[in-house]
Amino acid sequence: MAVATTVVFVVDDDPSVRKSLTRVISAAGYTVEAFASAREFLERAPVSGPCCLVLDVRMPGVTGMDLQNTLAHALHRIPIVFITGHGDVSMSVTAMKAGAVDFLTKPFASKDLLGAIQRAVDRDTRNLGTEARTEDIQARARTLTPRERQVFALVVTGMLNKQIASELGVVEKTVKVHRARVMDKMRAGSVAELVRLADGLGVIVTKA
Amino acid sequence: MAVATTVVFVVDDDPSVRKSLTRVISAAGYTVEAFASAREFLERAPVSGPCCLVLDVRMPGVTGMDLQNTLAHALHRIPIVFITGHGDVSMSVTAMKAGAVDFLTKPFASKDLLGAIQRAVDRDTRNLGTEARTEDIQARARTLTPRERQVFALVVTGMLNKQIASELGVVEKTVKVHRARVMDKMRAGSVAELVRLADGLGVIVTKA
DNA sequence: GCCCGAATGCCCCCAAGGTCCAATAGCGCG
DNA sequence: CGCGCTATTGGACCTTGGGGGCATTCGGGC
Repeated sequence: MAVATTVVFVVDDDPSVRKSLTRVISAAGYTVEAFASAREFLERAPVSGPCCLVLDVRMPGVTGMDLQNTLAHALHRIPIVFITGHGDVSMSVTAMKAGAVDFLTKPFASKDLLGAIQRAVDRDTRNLGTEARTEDIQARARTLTPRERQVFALVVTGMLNKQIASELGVVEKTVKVHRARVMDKMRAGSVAELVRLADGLGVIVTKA
Repeated sequence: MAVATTVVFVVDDDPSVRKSLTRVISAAGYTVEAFASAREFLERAPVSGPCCLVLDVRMPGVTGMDLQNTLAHALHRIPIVFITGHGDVSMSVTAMKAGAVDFLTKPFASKDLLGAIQRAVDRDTRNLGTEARTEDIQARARTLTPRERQVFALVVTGMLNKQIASELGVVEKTVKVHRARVMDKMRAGSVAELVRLADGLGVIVTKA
């Protein structure tokens, strides 16, 4: 199931737990990187591929919940699977509301953990996909000149060239020139595609 | 804060709890309807406006979790705020994964409950909005003839009339006719709007 | 002074949309 | 069975809109 480049991070202060988690998760085909504290995890260089985080709630110093907050604040949206020995309800609810994928209390079955990890990885894969697409679109948009950007915005509104022209106080021909550049730079073959790019969808329908 | 037409449903088998919840929630400006069982709640006619459900987890017969499943299965996506006396972690996690807005354990502060209700109602309001828009678009789409639907699908792809024509095995003129009818029936003033309708967005940009 | 973004004019082509008209096929109703 | 309605198709013709090419001008910035 798991892809070779998929990394599962494990953060737990108990060495024996780290060891057993590493064994189970590795056996499922994931690459595992284990850390004894949130600090060690944060000092690690970021990964490129899909990944997820298996995190112990209760740890000395920075707790798992603290780490979740830190990551959320830093806009790192790595999916988190919490594990804990003595979880209480309000803690689990807070974690889930903050976007955790799952919250397991020990003892838990390996298959529950692996199921949660699979869901977390799937989520991250999807996120990476949409992120990459959005980033690509934004990159193209950045190559637009200010004027082209204005024309772009008005074109995806459905306005006619002449309307855009009067809106910008220029002649229709000028709009056409900018418009052509926009279509070129955004690599859109039609207004339909341009609209989808503008809406950040990137749903490029493959046509026969 | 709360709008007059906003209804908060309460389902709890304990009469005294129903009474006290009703009092607190009413005081916050919501209309409250309380039920002693899931069955009674389900027998009630559906509401039109924004609403949410405050639900006791543990009840004789159909439990709160059962009701959540039933509603999810029936595609009723009314936001749920769970309350419980003796909640356990796995129960709360299951409820949250299934989309619950919050999961409160007694005793809880009124402001926590009201905060959760507010978030639930906000969510429902948003859902209703997008639902109404989607429903509106679908209603228009239903008035399209089979052929018009085909042309519609190809137009939002960005294809030219002649390409659509050869795709459908007809002449360009025919496509133009269908296309004009599609624009008319879907009430789209431009291809850009049509694409947005097709993508189910309904983000009709108001232009100056 | 050179390069670039912006603006513009002219010419031409093709695409989109509308008008008027007409034909064919299927379906329900009296 | 014929009538009417709708869906689908098609032709001729005309107007408007989108887009490419080519040339020119102007103002900044390096």
